[in-house]
Amino acid sequence: MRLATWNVNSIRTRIDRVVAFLEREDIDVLAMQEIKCKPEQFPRDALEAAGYELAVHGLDQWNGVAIASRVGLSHVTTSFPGQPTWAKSPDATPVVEARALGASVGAPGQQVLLWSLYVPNGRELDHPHYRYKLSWLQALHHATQQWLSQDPSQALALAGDWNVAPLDEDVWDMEAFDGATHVSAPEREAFTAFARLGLSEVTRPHASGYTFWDYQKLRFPRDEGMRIDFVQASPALAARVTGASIDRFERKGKGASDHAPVIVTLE
DNA sequence: ATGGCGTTATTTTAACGA
Repeated sequence: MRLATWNVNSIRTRIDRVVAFLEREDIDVLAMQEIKCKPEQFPRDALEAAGYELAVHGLDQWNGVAIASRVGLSHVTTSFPGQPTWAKSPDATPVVEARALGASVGAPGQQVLLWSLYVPNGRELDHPHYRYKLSWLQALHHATQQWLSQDPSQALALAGDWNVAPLDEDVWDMEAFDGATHVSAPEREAFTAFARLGLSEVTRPHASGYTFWDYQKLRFPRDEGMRIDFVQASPALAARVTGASIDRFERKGKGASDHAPVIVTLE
């Protein structure tokens, strides 16, 4: 099974590139983030014509996550238990944003419980959004602990845009990130905490390089990027991983997302 | 020193992104 995760930065703008990517790379399951639309606005036809079933979760033009699968799609879950809320302003009603979508994918006997995750950005270290980001990761950690305690042998994948660069080598220049989000110790701790639940990040052993390059300042031509898109897998799933890659090609040319797809091959 | 790009919406500016 070939599984990928990709922050597409608007599915309506990116649909042609997404379909071409799925066919070119022979992808069975794709977890998407930042679809930036509601389910009724999602361009389903092109993906369904290519043979994929869809699960879509979007509330408005912000965030939004989806899963496309041509190897089965069931047990779709919107948001994880205990997922924190966010209020756009102090007097706004807090909402559970469209940042998490779970589903069971894969043929019977080799099913994977896949989560497509879009971790909050954090904005600035002293911004409420940063505290939201840390609570969000902590709540995901707690939910994961619960899932694994129910069935330690399950094949679980937490795939998506984690908005954390876990290692210094995951950004092009640590000095440029002095005092910035994505590299702070609490964020890195929140990311690595999943290892203590037995999960492992399954792309780094097979693939190197960045997964995001800002549109501005010639960041991509200069290869000044960040590695923030990851797949954390339970022991049962990690044991099935035979390879992984970052599709840097997909960041090239006109109409690219600012993120590249990350691909994992499973037995 | 600043902003530089791209996307969205009850668009003609603002919010968001990392």
